[in-house]
Amino acid sequence: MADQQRDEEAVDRFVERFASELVEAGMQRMPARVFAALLVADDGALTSAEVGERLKVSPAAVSGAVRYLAQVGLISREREPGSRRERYRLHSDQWYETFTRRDRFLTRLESTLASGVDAVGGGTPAGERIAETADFFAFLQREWTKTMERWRAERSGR
Amino acid sequence: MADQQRDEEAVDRFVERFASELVEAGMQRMPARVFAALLVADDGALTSAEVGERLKVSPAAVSGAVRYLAQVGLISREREPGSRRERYRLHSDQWYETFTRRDRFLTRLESTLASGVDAVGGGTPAGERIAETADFFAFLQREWTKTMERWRAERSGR
DNA sequence: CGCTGGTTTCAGAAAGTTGTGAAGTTATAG
DNA sequence: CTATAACTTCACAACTTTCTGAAACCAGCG
Repeated sequence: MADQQRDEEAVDRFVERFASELVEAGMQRMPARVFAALLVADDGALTSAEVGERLKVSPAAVSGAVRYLAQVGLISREREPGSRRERYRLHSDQWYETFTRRDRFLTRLESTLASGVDAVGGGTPAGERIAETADFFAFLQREWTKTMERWRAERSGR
Repeated sequence: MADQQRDEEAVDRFVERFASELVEAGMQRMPARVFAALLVADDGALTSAEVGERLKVSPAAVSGAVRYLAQVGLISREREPGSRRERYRLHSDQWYETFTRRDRFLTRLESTLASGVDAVGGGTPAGERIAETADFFAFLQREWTKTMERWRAERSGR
């Protein structure tokens, strides 16, 4: 546990590796990298210039990435008082709640699957296969709420 | 519930819409479309030519897609006896179990996060933030097993 | 054994994605 | 109000991904 001094090279490696995994999970590359950069900042916030410097990218790229991140609620943007500089901050330490939130996606999936059952016919083998899939994702959505409740309980009990 | 007759146009719409949602969830487009095509086939299986015709794509594209789908265990390939034609079949009606399986991914993520804690230092704010994230994903992995058990129980009890 | 229907491989064309530089906009300081 | 620091937008270039056609391969049949 080398916690006396940050090894910035190791931090960079972590940033890139973690970003790749977010990409694999569906995030675009630049937002993922910016997000990872904020995650390793000690107070969870950086200015645009600091992000650009750490990642070696242009202001334009930072601008696009933070717009996306703010939109999905992973960061918030603050104005530094007495300056026209902005800081981008992890929206909360429970960012993973946002990240793993799949409500809207699951809802849409269910409605698509319902239309699929209609299209192939409810009584057919294909219809039943699709209906079961819909049931599964509905179940998943219900379970997710409970899982998050359990997490909060476990977490506060430490 | 129009289940007297398949409306092939509506089926096609479903196939494309469902495939798009799989893409959004991280699957490549062509495998997603092929998979969706199998899902709406009454016996859950099609020949290469049938897939190509429904999706209007070349044999080469089908070949690449089924290779991928077989590799991740979503379909199996069968040889039609007395023919050199192959059929591709949904590996099981519980395909969603494979699809939602995230074990390997979560494990890798945890190890990345552990290296991140090391890089920034365990006692620092960033270190604690990253460690909490790692805890969360570890929790998620444990919960997932239980969720799937509950699903099987609920499902068999119908 | 060679012919043929079917699948696979591969190089390249087409499409899509991403990040940059440069111009444009906005807001604060003076 | 004007000057200017900082962010944003946009057209384009670089890169990546994806699909196709053509050729190669393979297995069963005659």
